[in-house]
Amino acid sequence: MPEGRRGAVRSTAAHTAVLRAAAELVERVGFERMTIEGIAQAAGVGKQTIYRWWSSKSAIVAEALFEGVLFPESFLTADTGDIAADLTTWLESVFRYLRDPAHAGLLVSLIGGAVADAEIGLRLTERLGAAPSSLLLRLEQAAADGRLAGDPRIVADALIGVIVMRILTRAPVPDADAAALVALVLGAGSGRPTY
Amino acid sequence: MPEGRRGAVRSTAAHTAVLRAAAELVERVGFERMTIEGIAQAAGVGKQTIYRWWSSKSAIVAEALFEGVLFPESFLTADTGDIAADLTTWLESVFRYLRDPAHAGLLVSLIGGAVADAEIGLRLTERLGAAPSSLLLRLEQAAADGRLAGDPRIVADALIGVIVMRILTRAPVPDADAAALVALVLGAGSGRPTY
Amino acid sequence: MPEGRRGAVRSTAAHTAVLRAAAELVERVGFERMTIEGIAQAAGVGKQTIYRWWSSKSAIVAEALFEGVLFPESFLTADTGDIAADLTTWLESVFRYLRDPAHAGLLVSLIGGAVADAEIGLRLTERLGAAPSSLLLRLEQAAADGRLAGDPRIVADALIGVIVMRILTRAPVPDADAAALVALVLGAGSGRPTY
Amino acid sequence: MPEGRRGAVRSTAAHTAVLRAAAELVERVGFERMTIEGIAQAAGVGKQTIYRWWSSKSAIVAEALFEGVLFPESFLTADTGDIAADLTTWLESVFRYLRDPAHAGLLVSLIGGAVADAEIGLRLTERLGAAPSSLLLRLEQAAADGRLAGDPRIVADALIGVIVMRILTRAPVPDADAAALVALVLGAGSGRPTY
DNA sequence: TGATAATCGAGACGGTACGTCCTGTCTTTCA
DNA sequence: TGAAAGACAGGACGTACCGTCTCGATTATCA
Repeated sequence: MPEGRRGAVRSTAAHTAVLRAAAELVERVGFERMTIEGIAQAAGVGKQTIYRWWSSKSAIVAEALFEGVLFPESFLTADTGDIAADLTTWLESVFRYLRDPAHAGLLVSLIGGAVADAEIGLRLTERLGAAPSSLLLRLEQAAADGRLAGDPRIVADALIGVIVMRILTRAPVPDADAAALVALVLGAGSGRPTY
Repeated sequence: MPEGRRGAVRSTAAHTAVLRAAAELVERVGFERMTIEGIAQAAGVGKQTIYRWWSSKSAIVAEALFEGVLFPESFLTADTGDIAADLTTWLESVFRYLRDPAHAGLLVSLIGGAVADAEIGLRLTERLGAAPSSLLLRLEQAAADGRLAGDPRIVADALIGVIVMRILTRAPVPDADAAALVALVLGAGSGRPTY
Repeated sequence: MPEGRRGAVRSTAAHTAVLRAAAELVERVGFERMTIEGIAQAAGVGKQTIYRWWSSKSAIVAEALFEGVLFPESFLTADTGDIAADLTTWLESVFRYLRDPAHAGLLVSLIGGAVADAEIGLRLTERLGAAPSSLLLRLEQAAADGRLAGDPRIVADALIGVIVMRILTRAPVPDADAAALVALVLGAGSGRPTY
Repeated sequence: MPEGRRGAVRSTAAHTAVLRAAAELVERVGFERMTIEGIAQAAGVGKQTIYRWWSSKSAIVAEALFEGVLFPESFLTADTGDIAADLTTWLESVFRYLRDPAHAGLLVSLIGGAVADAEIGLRLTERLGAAPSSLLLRLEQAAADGRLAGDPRIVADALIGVIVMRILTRAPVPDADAAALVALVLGAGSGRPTY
């Protein structure tokens, strides 16, 4: 028998309604313009119910990200054995996604969330590199196999970092940059053209 | 005689007082917690004076960054001819700066500003890569000389991107990562061991 | 030249709109159910404008009473020289007013206001005894002329006190009680039969 | 053992705990600042238990008054046969009680309760005139004996009314006013000085 | 040299959202 | 199975800022 707790239990309906409403609002109006009051109203929930379970709107967004309610895209591709090809395919699909201004706006917004709450940054990184951290896992596997010259963690930061920089500065993300970036971080040994 | 303009002229005292107060407040309370009203009060200036000359608090911060009133650090090092050594020295000094939690907090805050206003992102990038865009210039010079295998713009994004990722996720910035990152983006062709 | 004051001046439009809205709301929903937010909305005014000038909703009601915006009835009658007759006429008109349940409700409500703020009690007493305290003045005049046996202040309290008791206990106020009460407080010496 | 009933039985302990907690809270924070939640917590009782038995906080206070849990003072004096002396003694003891600001505050608060619920007014009147309505009984007895010139109900209202007025307006209650008021309402026939 | 026009500090204005508190109802667990 | 504990939707509280506006005073130009 678990801990002797009395009283009503957390309402899952309210819980998911809040996450869903938050996700919908981040996409529609952005992280900074979204309000707790707006979430409560959209979710049909009392404000106190939100404050009871989350400490801030960033905490809600972090959980929505983690639960895949918000930003449920998966950019991960199959493992073909060719790490360079796989990373390029992945980057290209991320770039393609970002070319939609609405998507770019959502990600700018989520970086704003990451400023307020580091966990949002982690969750966002996971989402970009595909859920549970597979980008890093694949890179570590490649490093273990000798197919990767650099530290997997730094390579991952460089890849995601370029994406984030392009998001933050609203810079274009041409497909050509995907292959070029992969070539850069995989090093000459991986057979990249010098172009 | 040009445009016939009558009346009092813009007060430079008020102008610089606002920039100074904004800089002080970003450092003390952070971008998001800083308010226009707070800036006005700290600067001893009417709110209307601020709204007359700036459109938002991000515009004030962008100008403060541009004018060097806020975040006046310079990380640029002399050009020794060894691009790898120079980049490593630069990265190490940025990393050293970030190890102070107050500095890291300031930069997190400024990324928050970049979310609100892309220009803050540009100004911040310039500050990190040293004023007027010298990081990019140096990389372009190196590319022109054949000392750089990748696209200078992508290399710059990767370098700054890693810094931004570490700031956003509040991850540690060990000195060793500086050399490793430089080796990564310069590639084996630059004559550095990949450690 | 008066005190050197800078900045915009208090808006009389907002001021009177608040008093009017408060008066309307006390009558419609009662003192306790009336909210500051409701007043602000009905007056088309920001909440802060209310809090800037009044410390509580009772302060607003007290001022509305004082200014005659709320409860502007005047029960005072002409001075015929016959204090007993005048007081009886006055009491009868107050009783007649109270027989309307809406009026009785308003007065119960205002007594609730008096509980929160003694000034409301004073203003209310003035209103009941007719503006500027004429009940007391008439009684003092009568006492000076030897037409009143008791302390005018106590006589006034007894008269108003009976009214307040009937309001508080929602007891009926038959016209006959008016003459009886006047006879009681004026005493046999005033030439009226004690019925 | 009576009827074979299982489970917990209606708790009288909870009942009295609620009344006691309510009494304690009215005295400590006042009627309007006291909350149902606060009573429940102070009584160690669930909120639902309160709502099951009482319809509002005024109902609780009314019952606490009726049961003598709250405001258990007794101002009644012995019947010496001299109605004027007895009433004066009684009024003086009420006035003495009111001179303690804490007591005056409690009574202001209870008048606030009477505004919310007329029954509180009745119970309060009874308490002031001593438990079960003895003030009125004594006056009726005096009237029957020809010792009272006025309608006993009006006399009672005038006596209590003056007390209530002094409470509501926070006016002083000098001992001298006791005799004067009694003289006023008993009329010249009772041998009062004309002063 | 006065009228005109723009600036300045100050601060009131209508609003929106904050985070807290309480209401009255409903739900779960314990004794 | 009654009562505690406590979650729920709702709504008002008093505060903090927003961006606009108005005020009286202070410059600067133009006629």
